[in-house]
Amino acid sequence: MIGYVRDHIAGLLEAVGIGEQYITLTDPPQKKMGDVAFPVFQYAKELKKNPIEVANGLAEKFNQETEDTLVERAEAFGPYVNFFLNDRELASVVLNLGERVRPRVADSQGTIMIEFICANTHKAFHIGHLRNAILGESLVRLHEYAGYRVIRTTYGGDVGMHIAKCLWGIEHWQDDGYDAAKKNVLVSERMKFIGKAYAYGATQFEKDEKAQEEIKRYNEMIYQKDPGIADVYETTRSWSLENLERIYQLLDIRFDRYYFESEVFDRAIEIVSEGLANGIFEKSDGAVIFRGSAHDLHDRVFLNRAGLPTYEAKDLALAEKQFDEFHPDAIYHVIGPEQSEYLKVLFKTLEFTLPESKGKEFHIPYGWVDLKGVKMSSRTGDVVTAEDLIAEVKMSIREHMDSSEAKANVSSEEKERIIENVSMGAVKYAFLKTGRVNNITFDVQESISTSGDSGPYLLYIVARFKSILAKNTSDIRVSSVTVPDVLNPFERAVIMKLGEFEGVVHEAIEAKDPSKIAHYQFELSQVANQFYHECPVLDSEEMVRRFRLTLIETVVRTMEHGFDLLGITTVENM
RNA sequence: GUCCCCGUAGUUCAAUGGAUAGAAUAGGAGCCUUCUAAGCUCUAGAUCGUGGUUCGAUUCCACGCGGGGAUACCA
Repeated sequence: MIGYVRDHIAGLLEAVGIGEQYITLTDPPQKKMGDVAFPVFQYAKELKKNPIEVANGLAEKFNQETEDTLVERAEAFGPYVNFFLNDRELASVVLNLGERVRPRVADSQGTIMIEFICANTHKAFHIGHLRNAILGESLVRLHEYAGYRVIRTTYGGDVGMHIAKCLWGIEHWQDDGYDAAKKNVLVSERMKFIGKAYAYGATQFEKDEKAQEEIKRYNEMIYQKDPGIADVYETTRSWSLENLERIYQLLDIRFDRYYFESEVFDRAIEIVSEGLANGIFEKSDGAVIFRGSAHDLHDRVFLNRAGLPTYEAKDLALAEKQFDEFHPDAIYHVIGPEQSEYLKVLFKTLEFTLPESKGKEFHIPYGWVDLKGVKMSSRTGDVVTAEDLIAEVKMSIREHMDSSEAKANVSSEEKERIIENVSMGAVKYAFLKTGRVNNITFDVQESISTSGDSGPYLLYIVARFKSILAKNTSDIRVSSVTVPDVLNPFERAVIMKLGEFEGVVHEAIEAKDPSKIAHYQFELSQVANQFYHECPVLDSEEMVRRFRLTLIETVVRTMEHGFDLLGITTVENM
């Protein structure tokens, strides 16, 4: 429902004597039952009267006492009082509102840090990471729109056991694998080798005690920056970073600050050692732990028996650095649900080691990404990488493009740009349309679908409207447009939907869930598409043409804005 | 065992405590001398179970059942 209209009607209801606390407004189930509904149950209960009688009386009273240009009349439907809006006023309000739909640049809400894609080096970037990346970017944009100053950060695990497993794997898996990878110019091929080597190391770690001992030794060497492995470590690390950077570019993601575990582990040891002296931590079984169980949580190890920091300890030092460098009012960690319990312990620990962090650290979990029919596991190297998926989607979009008729005036560079934008739109929409906390069972076939509830469908609707605007020669400045007294059902449906935009964005920010926007984009597309089929624009009589052009211009602008919040770019042709 | 998420049409997803629980997809039938057929129109099907709170529960609470995750020296 349109925010302005809701506030307006609430005001009118108060004017006829309804207490604010009884007013909640909803949408009627059918168009013919009005535009806004007021359920009177609460109010009737207070009066100790039958809700149906109350609704009847109230509707009558409202009509007698209220003079309003926007609300034409009220009518009782059972225990509801429904309001009918004047077409002309409604259209004026919404189209005017369309003018105001723009990213805000205000900087008044404070500073937040959004930390996402905490991808480890030496590991494949799979579709789970892809969801994180796309979600994180959208959350950044939503909060920027809401008026926050947003610091974009990522934290890479470039030291620790997973690297040790990989380096050990490189050494033992294939005699000439590493040399072959070095000779290969393709980063993606190099990363495939890294993935295989990691998988081998991880499997041997579990199967073979001797390998396990050696890998632990490798881990110590990494922390000690041992010259014996320095070269292979640095080389493979830079491959990983190069690969990540390529993916960020593909996704149109940037960061203000890249944090690495390697820059915090020294300080991590200090923090825990100091905390041990202060009684925050305690020794247990040779390790240094935080007694989470004393706070209804669970115990965690911060320094292992070898005196090396676990990721728990490193996170303490990271937080210290983040607050020190940016003084954020809040830090949102966009991390998978499996870390949810861990993060509770971490945040509790931070209250002791870094009191200023109290109440400012938040976990933004998101659902798991499973492959339909397949079990994904980076331990066995059995993953669908982001790159594989994007390549597959691109191929499918390209096929469509080649067989499409509407590419007459499109140059080959333009065509490549379209394929790029539509493909990324398809992938991003596929991940964002599901509610944030819900798991996604990902179907590659479905993700390359271009019909129905998909990115390409939405972009297609926009492209068709843009095409009309491009062909237009009429003057559609605000001063030249007249709103008709009566809207047809298709025009009306589009206008009602357009009016919901602001409220939806608000909900999305509140819930930190871009899927609300994605759903809205789809709904707006559907009603706009019906309008497209039923209402000729360019062939209409002058007044109607100008009005409808204004309407579709607002649709395009609103869609583009919604897409921008999702990190998706529209196209002119497809 | 304990703790945390999640259970809605065949499938993938919606639904600030409100009226007849919506879409998409899969199947069937139509629609291109008409602003792009990546489109449109018509056609069936669902709230895991049992209680509780409420005028009203998919939504909130309790207990089951089912799926996933976490639970000490990996991240």
